[in-house]
Amino acid sequence: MPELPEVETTRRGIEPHLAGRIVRRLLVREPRLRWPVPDAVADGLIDLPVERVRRRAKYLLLDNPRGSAIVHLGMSGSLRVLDVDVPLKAHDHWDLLLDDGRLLRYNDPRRFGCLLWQPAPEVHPLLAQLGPEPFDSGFDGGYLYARAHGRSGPVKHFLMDQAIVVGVGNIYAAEALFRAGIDPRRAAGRVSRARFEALAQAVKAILGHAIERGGTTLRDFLRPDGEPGYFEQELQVYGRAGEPCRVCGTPVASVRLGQRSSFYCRKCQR
DNA sequence: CATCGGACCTGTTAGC
DNA sequence: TGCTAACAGGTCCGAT
Repeated sequence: MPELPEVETTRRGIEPHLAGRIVRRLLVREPRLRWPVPDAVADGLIDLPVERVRRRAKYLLLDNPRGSAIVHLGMSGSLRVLDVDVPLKAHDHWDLLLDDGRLLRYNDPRRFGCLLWQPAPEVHPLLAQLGPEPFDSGFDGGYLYARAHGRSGPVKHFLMDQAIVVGVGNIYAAEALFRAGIDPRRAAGRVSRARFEALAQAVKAILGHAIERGGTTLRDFLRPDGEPGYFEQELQVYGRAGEPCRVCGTPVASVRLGQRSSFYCRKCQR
C-alpha cells in the first residue's frame, strides 16, 4: 500500500489528533510484526505528550521528550484515530490510548510493518542509511548521475533503493520513469545526466501531486479519515498493461524486473 | 561494494 | 462453484 505519498497522507491525517495528547497506554494484541514490538516502545511513550508526528522516508516518528516511536506500514499497514468503543477488526494489532478517550489503531494483514523505539539522541540503524528526501534541494539530476556511476542494475531498482532516494516504491517508480521517458530496464549507469535531471523533477512532481490527491488507492488504502486517495485516476502506466499509452496510444508493456511487475511504454521510454 | 534471490505474512484474483 | 497458483503498494538479509 504505502509509498511516500500514502505515508505522508497518513501523517497529515493523524498528527492533529496526536499532537499535545498524553499517551495513557499501549495495547499490543499481536506483537509479531516484522520485528517483535519491544517493551521499550510503551516505556518510552507512556505518560508523556506526543509533541509531533514526523515522516522520514516511509517511516512515521511519534516524537516525545524521551525519543520517538517508529512506525512502518510495510505493504498493508494503516493507521486510524478512533473512539475507544469502535469494535475491533481482523488484524488490528495495536492501539495507542490517548488522554482524550480516543486511540490510534494500527491494522496490518500481512504484518510486514513494525513498531520500534528510538531513544532521544540516537538514530535507529534502520534510519541511519537512508538517502535524501525527494523534496530536498540536494536531490537533483547531478546527484542521481553521480550515484549511478558504475551501476549496472536496472534504473528502476536504483530509483527504488532507499539509500539513493527515499519514498519511491513500485508505483511511483513506474510513473516517474514514464514521465522522464526512461526505460525501466536501462542500466542506471547508462542514463545521461540530462535524463536524470528530468527524472529528479518527475519524482518531485509526481510525489507532490500524489500527496495533494491524498495518495493512491488501488484496493485497500484508506486515509486515516476513512477516505480513499484519488491519485489512481492519474496513473499513466502502473497497472495498465495492454491499455493504450495516454501519450502515444501504444499498448502499455509489462515486464518482471526482479520480483516486481514493471509497466512502461516501449515507444515513449528508451 | 553491487546484485540477486529468498524470506517474512495474509488476502484477493486469475485461471483451470 | 471450487481449487490452486500467482500476485500484491516493502525491505532486510545472506549468498555470490
